[in-house]
Amino acid sequence: MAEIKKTPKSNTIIQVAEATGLSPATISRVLNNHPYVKEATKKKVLEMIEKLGYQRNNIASGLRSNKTRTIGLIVPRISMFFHAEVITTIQNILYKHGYNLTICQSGDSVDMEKDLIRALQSVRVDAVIAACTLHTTDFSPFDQLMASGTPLVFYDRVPVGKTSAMVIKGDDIQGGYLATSHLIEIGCRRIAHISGPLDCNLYQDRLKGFYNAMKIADLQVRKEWLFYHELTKENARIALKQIFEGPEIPDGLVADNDTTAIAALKFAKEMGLKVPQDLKIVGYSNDPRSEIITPSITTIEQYPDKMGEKIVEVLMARLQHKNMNPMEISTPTIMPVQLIRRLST
Amino acid sequence: MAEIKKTPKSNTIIQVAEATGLSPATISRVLNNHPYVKEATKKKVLEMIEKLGYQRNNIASGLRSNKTRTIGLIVPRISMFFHAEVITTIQNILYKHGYNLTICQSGDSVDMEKDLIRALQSVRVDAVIAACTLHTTDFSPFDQLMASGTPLVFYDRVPVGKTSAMVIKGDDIQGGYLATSHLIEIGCRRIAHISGPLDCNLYQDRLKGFYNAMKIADLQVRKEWLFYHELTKENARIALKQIFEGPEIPDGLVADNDTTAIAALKFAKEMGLKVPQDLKIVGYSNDPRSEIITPSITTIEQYPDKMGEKIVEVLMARLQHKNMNPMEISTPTIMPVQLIRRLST
DNA sequence: TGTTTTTATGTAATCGTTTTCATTATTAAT
DNA sequence: ATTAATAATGAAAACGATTACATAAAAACA
Repeated sequence: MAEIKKTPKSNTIIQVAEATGLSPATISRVLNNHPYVKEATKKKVLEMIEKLGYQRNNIASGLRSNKTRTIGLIVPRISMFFHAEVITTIQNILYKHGYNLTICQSGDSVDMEKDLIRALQSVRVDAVIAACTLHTTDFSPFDQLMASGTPLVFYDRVPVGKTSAMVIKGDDIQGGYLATSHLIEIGCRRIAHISGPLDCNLYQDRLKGFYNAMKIADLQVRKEWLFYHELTKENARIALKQIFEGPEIPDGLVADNDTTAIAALKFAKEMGLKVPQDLKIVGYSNDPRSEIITPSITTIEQYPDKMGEKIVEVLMARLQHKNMNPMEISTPTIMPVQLIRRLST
Repeated sequence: MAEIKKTPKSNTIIQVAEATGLSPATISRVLNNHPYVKEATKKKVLEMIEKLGYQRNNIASGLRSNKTRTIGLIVPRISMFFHAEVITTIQNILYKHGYNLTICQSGDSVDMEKDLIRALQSVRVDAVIAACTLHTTDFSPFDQLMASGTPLVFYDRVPVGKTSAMVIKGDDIQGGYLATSHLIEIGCRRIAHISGPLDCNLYQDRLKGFYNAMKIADLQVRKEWLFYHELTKENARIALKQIFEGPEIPDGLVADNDTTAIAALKFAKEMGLKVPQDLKIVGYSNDPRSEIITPSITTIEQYPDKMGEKIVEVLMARLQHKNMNPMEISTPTIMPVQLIRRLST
């Protein structure tokens, strides 16, 4: 005689229909505020919905309407300050538009990224927003996603070639240029540069900016002071060791992220070098750590919130005007950056 | 005569059925590796799936089976280091179990939190993992979620009273105790404490630990050196100003998070106080910033990855053994913490 | 007032799976 | 060899919404 625990059945549109004496269709119309519903019945239905505590089943809705009102986002890591900020902004704005966001981390693994694309496709998200891994060179999984009709917007780390996806990126050429020319302006002549892997557009562009600034100042770029590994603490130390074992040492360092800049600061301290007197350092991204460290680090601000806003803006436009040709190559949107001068320079 | 762009129709189980000459039921069985499928047909089906590039429609699947293989997570902010780490661990492990994770941020807003619960309920997640806002005292939205049959696990910021949800939290009493007794051991006698709002279990517990340590050392707790506001930089400054305007000044400070500890460090510098000589500071959470600041800050490590592992472990157990009475009050799991001594003490 | 148009509602098909039930093929048991 | 049990498949009914189509009511027009 044991009581059988049934999973509590949540009520459906049909319960609401019966309770109001209307048809399910009308309930659905109210839910989607279809124009052809009398104000009075609309009110009646809404009241009953409230009373019954009815909650629309988005799964059923999604199956029929082919709209899940969910956007998928793929990002290397949410723990990166820049991405955390972008995501938060995106999520807040999307929320106002009635969209949910499913956040996924690729952990900078190409395979994981591929899996995540499939997973998002499988849950039929209405669109995907992605910042690629450092090593994504094969974009065919993304292409396939688009081919299946899912709008796609890349940001920050974007494909290098042409793509029919929407693209929003920071002005990394300008960023690299600002960082480098700043060092030159304040007197540096022997500038090292720790860049990231050149598979990634970010580092290609920042490097371009670096070269531009060096060229304008008529300074020679020393290949032995150029590094292209993933920008971790550990790799930074390896690079720095190599630099400082050489016959000459630099008086300025352009680091392509703040983690590297911080590692460089620590390394300089250990070497007995004074920053900024003996070595001037500039980082990238304006990570909160760059501000609190001693000396605080000059860096490039990327305005993640502005980027988040732009991403949603572009995406919503695309989602609302289905008419625009999805295969059209649109020009990337480039967001401004700014140098934040601090005590490391 | 304009070519009409149809949304590319992704193929279904039926296409696969037709292509193999089998019934949809069998395809479904293969997909869910049901035992009663001949090895040969299984192989045939899988090959055809590969060939057609078929992808299961999880929406349809979810509707019928009432299982979405998606877990919802609600967290105050992903930008908090501790949470970012926990989330990443959870996501990675869940992924291995074949689950997706939908991450939502409440931004520490009770209303937003309520909305998010509804939203997750509406997309029929299989379970919810939540770290509450600082001000969540009404847990009825969560109760309702559970009543609808959704397993719920709280972590870190958990309900203070009894709950039928699963609960996993750090040993905050011990954490508060460790921080305080450490200061006492190294000679502090006049200890201030910047706590968070006591609505939140975390700060209640850490405060308890603080009191315990003070009592054991027979030290008097000065109410005028106790603060209970949200632990922001700004609030920290206000509290510190108040403390240092008083007739006496402390020689030790227990801060309930690292943001506050960092603000205190800065404040002390501005006041011309040497840390640790004049003032010893201990923080909480082992935020990366606490390590790189000068002097580095002693703090409490919470092992976010271990907590993430535990959360998934408990959740999976619950998800697999549906039989256990969901209304049973289970005892909270308490995860160990450790003091990391650095240069601020 | 009668006809047309517009508004408001209902009926039933549909979305793509899963799953119960029925049926057939295969193996084991007598 | 016959029966009983088990394995493998298919047919068709769900799941809970949306929506094309049909119809009824109301408003606009003649």
